[in-house]
This record gives sequence, C-alpha cells and structure tokens, in this order.
Amino acid sequence: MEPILVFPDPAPPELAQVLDLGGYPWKAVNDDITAQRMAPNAGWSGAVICAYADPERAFALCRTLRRSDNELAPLMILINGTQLAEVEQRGELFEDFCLSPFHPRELEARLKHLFRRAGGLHEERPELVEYADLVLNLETYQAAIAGRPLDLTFMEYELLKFLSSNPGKVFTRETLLSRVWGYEYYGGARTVDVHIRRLRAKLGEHHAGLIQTVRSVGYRFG
Amino acid sequence: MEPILVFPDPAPPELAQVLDLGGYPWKAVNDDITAQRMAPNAGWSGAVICAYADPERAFALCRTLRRSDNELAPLMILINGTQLAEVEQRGELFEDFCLSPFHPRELEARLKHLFRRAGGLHEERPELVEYADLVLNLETYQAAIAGRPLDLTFMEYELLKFLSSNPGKVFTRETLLSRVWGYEYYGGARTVDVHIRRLRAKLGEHHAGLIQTVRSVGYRFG
DNA sequence: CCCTTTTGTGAACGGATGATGAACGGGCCG
DNA sequence: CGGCCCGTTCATCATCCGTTCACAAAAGGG
Repeated sequence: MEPILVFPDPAPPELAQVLDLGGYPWKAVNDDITAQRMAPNAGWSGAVICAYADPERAFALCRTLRRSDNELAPLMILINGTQLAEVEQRGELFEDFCLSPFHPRELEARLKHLFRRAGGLHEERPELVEYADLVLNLETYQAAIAGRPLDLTFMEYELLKFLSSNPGKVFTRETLLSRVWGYEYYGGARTVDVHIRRLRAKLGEHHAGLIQTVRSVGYRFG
Repeated sequence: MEPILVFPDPAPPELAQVLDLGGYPWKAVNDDITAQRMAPNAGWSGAVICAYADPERAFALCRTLRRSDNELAPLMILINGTQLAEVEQRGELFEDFCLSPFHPRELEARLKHLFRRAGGLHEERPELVEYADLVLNLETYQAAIAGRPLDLTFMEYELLKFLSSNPGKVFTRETLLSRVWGYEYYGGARTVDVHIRRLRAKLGEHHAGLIQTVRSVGYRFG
C-alpha cells in the first residue's frame, strides 16, 4: 500500500499514533512542493490534513491536492468545532472529516471506512493475480497470458491460480492434490501430471516454462 | 426532494430537530415493511438509522435497505462509542456514521456533506442499465435489446437486471438465489438454470451469448 | 553404457454438469 | 369459479472435462 500524505510535519502525536497502530504507512509534509517531490511512483493513496492548527495553509494544501490533474483521494480533514460552519462551504475538498479532539477509535474507524470505500470505488478492477505476462481475474474466472485469453477448464484454472499465487515455491503432487483438489486422494498422482501438461499446452510454447518440473519433488511456478 | 427514511419511529428528538432545522423532508419508520409501503414513487433519497437504541433491528434494517433490488443510499447510522468496533465490520452498510451524543452542528455538517456528494453520484447513476444493445429501464420495468422490446416476466427482469449491473462478474447459483431471489433457499438450484434458459431464449439467438456459462462455477453476463 | 526411476504423451472412459422439454401448481384477474 | 400466467420442479439428453491407463521419452546413478 502506498503511503498516506499527512499535514503538517511533524504530525500531531495523537494522529501519528492512530496511523501507526492502524498499520498505515504515511509521510508528513509541510507544503505542496514537498508533497509532490516525495510522492511515491504510484501516487499517494490518500491524505489526512490537520486543519485546526493552521487552517489557512491546510485548506490551501487541500485545494492544491484536489487539482484535477493529480486529484488526490480519499482525503480526510481534522477540524475543531469552531470550524464546522466554515467546512460546510468546502464540501468538495474532502471525503470525510473528524472533529478534534477525537477519540482514537473514532478516527481509526473513519480511516478504515474511508479507505475501504475508496478501495471499492477506486479500483473497479477486481481481485487479480498477476505474474509477468499472466493475469488471472478471480471475479470473472478469466485468464490471459500476454493479453491472449486462455480458455481453461475449472480444474486447470484452480491449479494455475494456486501455483501462480505462490510463485517460486515447489509443491509435491500430494500437496497439490490436497490443496487444489481439496480432499484425500487414492492413487492418482499422475492426475497432476496430466493437468500440468494441459496447462503448459494452453500457455503456449513460449510460456510453458512458467511451470517447471523439479525432478523427484514436484512442480514450481515462475 | 424525496424524503429521508428515519429509524426508529418516533425519531429521537435531537435527530428530528437537526433534520427539521436543516430543511430535510423525512419520515420515520419502524420496519422494512413500513419502509416499503411508505416509499415515495421516486424512492427514498437516503436514510438515517439510529443504531444505539436497538442495534439488532437497526442493522437488520440496514441490510434490507441495501439489498440489490432497491439499494438505498446514502445511508448514515448513528451509534454510540461502544459500537465503534462492531461497526468496523459492517463498513459496506453505510456511507457515513456519527457518534452519539452528537453536537447538532456536526450531524448537520455530515448530512450536508453526505447529500452533496450523493447528489453528485446520483446523477451518474441514471435509471437505466445499459450494456451493448441491451437497455433496462428501471423506472418503467421495460427491457429492450437492439431496439426490440423484450417481454420479460418479473423474475426474468430481476435476474437480468442483476446480471447486467455486474457485467463480467461470475455468480454461483447460490449467490444468485440469495441476491436476486433474496432469501435462503432449499433445494432448487436448477431454478436458476431454467430462468437463464428462458432469458437466453427471449434475448434471441443472436444475443443469447450475453449470458455465459462458466462450468462448475455459475453464470456471467457480458 | 545400461538399468531404474521419473515424467511426458496420446487416447479413451465415464461421471458430473448443464441444456432441454414438459408438466405441476399457486396466485391473480376477469 | 375458471382460465391464464409464471415460477418452480422433474426427467431426460448431450456434452464437457477430470481421471486413468499404457507406453514412450528422459534423467540419474552405478
């Protein structure tokens, strides 16, 4: 997860504590220039702006962050009671606000809720498993390699999903049977071989090497 | 503006006061049956649910209101501090919450903010569902494909509406039964098959492929 | 270099899964 | 009361695909 932008720097201790306890990565900045310079490649994943210390600069920063070219969201502001009326006029600047002094658990709940919704709305792309050219869409049960759709059967898909979710790790046939097929098994260790073979065939000659054989052990992906 | 749904009936005086002073039309209800019966033609414009008096029924009502067939939004809940943790688990049930006892101006600000944003979202969501040649008019309960009107039964319409609202996503029969039919189900998973078949038939040979079978998983639209 | 072990390959079987056609039966309207 | 609509269920059929087997090829050890 990309870090959250926090204003001001240094961040108020009560805010820093909630962020740290919640496991959010964050960086404090004092102005938009610094914010831009320190921005991670994938951009900030949101912002928490303290507006009760220096409202002037805080709101100015909000406006900058909201500029259409690099609109930053979700954005939460912390205000005190006297700023409530003022804030009503600027509803477009933020997604949520929290009254200060706040109870740590309220802020924690708001952050959680905010980033949950943002996640849901923001990335319409559903759960994906990606590895190199391979993409598995867990919602649509579709797979593609290098953009070319793969027409996989159910078991082939499940097997590939499992392997590609644990790249590099070697699994014995027995492990695969119990983890992918999901039950205890009599005989058929060769069943795995056959599915591996068909997977390799459908992946195409160029990508068949994605599934490697580890002799007298099992198979590995990646 | 359509009225806001309020729970419970009678509404707590401190809540009623804020709503009235804010100029919001609202109606209090005590259960989902009443809510449905009293619903205005254009539907509720949102809901404010008091959860600190009778949490059980309050959250049950939230879930009902959020059902896919008549998803009600935006939704705000009022809780007390002890419910904060509990509420974190149910983030999908509401857009915002407010801690009680609340300052009238905080609730006022939250309502204003919520409905301002909802207004923006609302316009984005017209009363139409469109996908390729398919058009569903949610207001008139009419459906058409490539301009040709479809004569769908109620369940066929509901099923198509649900599927086409989530294009690409695969749903199991069980999921469809619970989300479209709306209750727990004994037996009849094949019921879905039959409805799918009739839908395909009415869509016509040329468009039947819009509903795809994902073997040993379920169905997908698009 | 040969023999054993392990894995790849092709084909075939058969159970599981979904499509199909038909019929039942409850509810609504005339 | 009777007919029709429509949601549901059942029985049967077609097909897919997971599994197995026999054999060929490859790898590794002595």
